[in-house]
Amino acid sequence: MKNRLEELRKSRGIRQEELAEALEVSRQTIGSLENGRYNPSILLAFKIAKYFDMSIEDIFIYEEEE
Amino acid sequence: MKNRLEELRKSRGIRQEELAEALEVSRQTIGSLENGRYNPSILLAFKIAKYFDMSIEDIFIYEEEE
DNA sequence: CAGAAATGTCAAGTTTACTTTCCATATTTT
DNA sequence: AAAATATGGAAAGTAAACTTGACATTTCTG
Repeated sequence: MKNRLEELRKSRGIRQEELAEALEVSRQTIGSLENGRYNPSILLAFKIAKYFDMSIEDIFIYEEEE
Repeated sequence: MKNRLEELRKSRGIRQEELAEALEVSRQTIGSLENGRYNPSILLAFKIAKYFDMSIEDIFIYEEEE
């Protein structure tokens, strides 16, 4: 699964740490998601979508065979 | 988080086991999701949405404070 | 009603998401 | 260039998602 987190975060001009605080997760979690080390839980995906006022599907790109 | 899995599955007239096979998870996983014992991973949520041809947001209902 | 099929649910084990801590590298600011 | 800020990423631990296996209960069917 790919995602547009880094792009969206930068377009808002905020740091990883600020986004982390807003979402109530650690800065490392944001970094790990941006760099594809793992996928978010569905709850975190919902929080992220809400934060950016977008749908989960618009932020996270599902790719078959995972 | 609530979900409409049981309702959607029954509307298609299929058993938990059949849905489990289609999604490549165990029958217990389907049962656990239907009965709210835990939430799906985001990958499973995407698979479920694709299976029912709906959006994740239409199947899983996010509720704050989780 | 009897047997079969479907579902509920627990226990124990594995995997993955996430945390905290720590340090290295890059980028910005003075 | 030096100091401060931002990001990358590893290691070790915890929590939650998922597995297999087993058995009990409910629902369907003959």
